[in-house]
Amino acid sequence: MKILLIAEIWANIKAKNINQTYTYSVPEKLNYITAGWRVTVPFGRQRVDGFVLKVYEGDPNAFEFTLKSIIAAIDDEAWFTEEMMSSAKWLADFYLCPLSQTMSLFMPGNKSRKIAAIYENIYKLKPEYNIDELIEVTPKKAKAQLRLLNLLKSKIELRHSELSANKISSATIKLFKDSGMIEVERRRILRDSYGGIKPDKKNIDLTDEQKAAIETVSSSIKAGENRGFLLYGVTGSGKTQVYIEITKRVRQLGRRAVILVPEIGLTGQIVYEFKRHFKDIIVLHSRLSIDERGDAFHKIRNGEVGIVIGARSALFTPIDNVGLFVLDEEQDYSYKQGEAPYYHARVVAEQFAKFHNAALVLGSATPSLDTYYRATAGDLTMLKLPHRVRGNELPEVECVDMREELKRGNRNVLSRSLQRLLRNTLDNQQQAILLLNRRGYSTFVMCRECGEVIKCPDCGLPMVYHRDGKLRCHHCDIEETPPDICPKCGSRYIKYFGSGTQRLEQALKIALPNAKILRMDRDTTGKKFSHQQMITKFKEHEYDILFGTQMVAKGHDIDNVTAVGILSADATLNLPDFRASEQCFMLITQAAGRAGRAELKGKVVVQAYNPDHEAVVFGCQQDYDSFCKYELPLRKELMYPPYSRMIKLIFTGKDETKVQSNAQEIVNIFDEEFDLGGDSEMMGPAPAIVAKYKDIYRFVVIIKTTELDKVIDFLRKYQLNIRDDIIIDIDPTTMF
DNA sequence: ACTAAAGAACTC
DNA sequence: AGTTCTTTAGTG
Repeated sequence: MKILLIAEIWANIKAKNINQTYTYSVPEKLNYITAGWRVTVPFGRQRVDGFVLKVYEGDPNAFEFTLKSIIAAIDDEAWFTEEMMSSAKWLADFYLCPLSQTMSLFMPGNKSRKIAAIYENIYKLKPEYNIDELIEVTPKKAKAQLRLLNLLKSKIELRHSELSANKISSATIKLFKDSGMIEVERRRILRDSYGGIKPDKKNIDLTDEQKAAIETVSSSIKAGENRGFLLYGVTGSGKTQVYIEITKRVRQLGRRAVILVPEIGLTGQIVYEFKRHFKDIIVLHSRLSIDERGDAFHKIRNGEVGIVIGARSALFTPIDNVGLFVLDEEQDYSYKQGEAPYYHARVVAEQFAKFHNAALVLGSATPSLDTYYRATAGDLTMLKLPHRVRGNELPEVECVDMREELKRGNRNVLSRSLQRLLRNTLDNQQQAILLLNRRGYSTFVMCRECGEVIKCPDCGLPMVYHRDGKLRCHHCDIEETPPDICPKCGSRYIKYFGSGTQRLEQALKIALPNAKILRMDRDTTGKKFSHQQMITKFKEHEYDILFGTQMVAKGHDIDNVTAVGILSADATLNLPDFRASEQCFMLITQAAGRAGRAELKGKVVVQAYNPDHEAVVFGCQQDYDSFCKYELPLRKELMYPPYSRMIKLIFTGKDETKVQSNAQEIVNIFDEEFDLGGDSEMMGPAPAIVAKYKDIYRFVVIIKTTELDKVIDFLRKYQLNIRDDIIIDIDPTTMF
């Protein structure tokens, strides 16, 4: 019997049906590898990269198959720490996806590739030489040598990149090196694209409310508790200062912090603020190259980093001993990953906080109903900052009934109120932001006269307009032809809502011919940094009006913006989604938060077709608590989150009837198994909103449950997690 | 009876 | 994922 090193390896392949490790022998030249190393292995007829999960001593001949040997190691050290691997394991179990997929979250780029490190030579005078003596004995005409010696006198280490600035050639260096006077060290350089900002601010004036919040969280961390907090603070109440102060306390305790922001490009401000207070901070964002990201990982792994700040991917680094996780703007949907694994950063952060025994701080002016409910239920500790730091008032909000506008003969997309507001704003040399709610825009049919939306005769949910000209209900699979006249009032002004950006641009040009207007949406911000450039230009008042979709509503502070307009603020209400009201409310309150940030008082015009809807009314009043009081009972009655967890299954395939019957089959089995209690419910199958895409049909099944673990077990029991024709989305953000 | 195409199985 | 083995559909 021959005892050799044997490794259990997970092949880094996306396929769902590989859910096991494969056993390889470790060649003598790789006897140093341990769990966590990335390696290349032969796999079938191909070469793939894989992750070493375990190394142990054993007899390679004791297997019923002949072991293949690991080909090579990818990095110079283990890529994954124990913590990264156990976290990835949890993620794969919870989100029902292959381990390779969740381990890849912890890598820059999801193919294993050695990070291209940059090195630089560092020159040092050997200790046995005396610098002053050397200068004495060096001839006066050896100018370059003297320059070099003087440099070495003032600084002990000389970096290669400093040579040219001091007019020292490599020949001079070589001379010193060859004579044995200096020693050369090759040192890795770690890139840091945010390195320009230096810490400059030490103290912040804090309000009593801020102090209380800081005290509560930091004493919890000090006590070694794993507690969650909701920092519920109105716009401008100084949440960032609270994060910074708590982070300082965490660092004083020798622990680290992970700060998450929704989209780094849109929230540069908070990064900047943190940079001004901390030195050992690393910023991770999507614009970093893979190698830059690799350098960041290297720094974190070496313990050089105390604070990681970034978008949701910043959760997946080698950081250890974390005492604090912060999610700023926790309600933001960009925390949800739009592709597999469909994780939600809030859910993951909460779990990671458990692993680290750390505090979790969720910050928002308008928390998600989920978080708010949990805070009122005592699951999270509520910390309130109800006052603005600078004491300025919230903006005045006017709601315009667009049905009335039409009755009075105004068919323009801009109401007269909004036109008036824009004109006044421009006259006062101030600026405006216009938000066009395109989401769900062209998917429903509405009467412009009375606001009636065509609904399903069976279930009453709004019918969805498809490209083939038919209306379909996504819950009952009923199909209809859109009517020519409104079924309620008989009006002919029945409209398919089309893309409105260009129409808005046109209307603006006519209404305000002298205004300089800037359009911003996904189409115009494709280029690198173009979004930031647009904001900068607008900030410098090169434009009067900034208009576009969703993204203009996200937190940039521009003091000169005093007017905000929201066009068809309630379009989302017509989506067949339980979160429709919440989205409408959030849109209004957040957009309103953009107006009047400094001394100037802001004004907001909200255009709506359902101005009496609670989401619109409370949104205009910026009354979050009343909105929750209205919305939560509705959720409870229908067993929607936060009173349940939701799972979305998307069945896909080329054969429409087969896809549907596959889905139906699962629904039937589910109904049988969960027959006993009313704690879990399955809805569907219904055609997805994009029911057919590239010849692939898609059907959606929605599960609501109060026993998430049981449902996850069910999905695993029937092996839905390893089927290639099913997408599993836990805690989805939309229902279609 | 043959061939191309779609589907299933397999990778240490 | 990518390769190979197996089954099925299509053809005159």
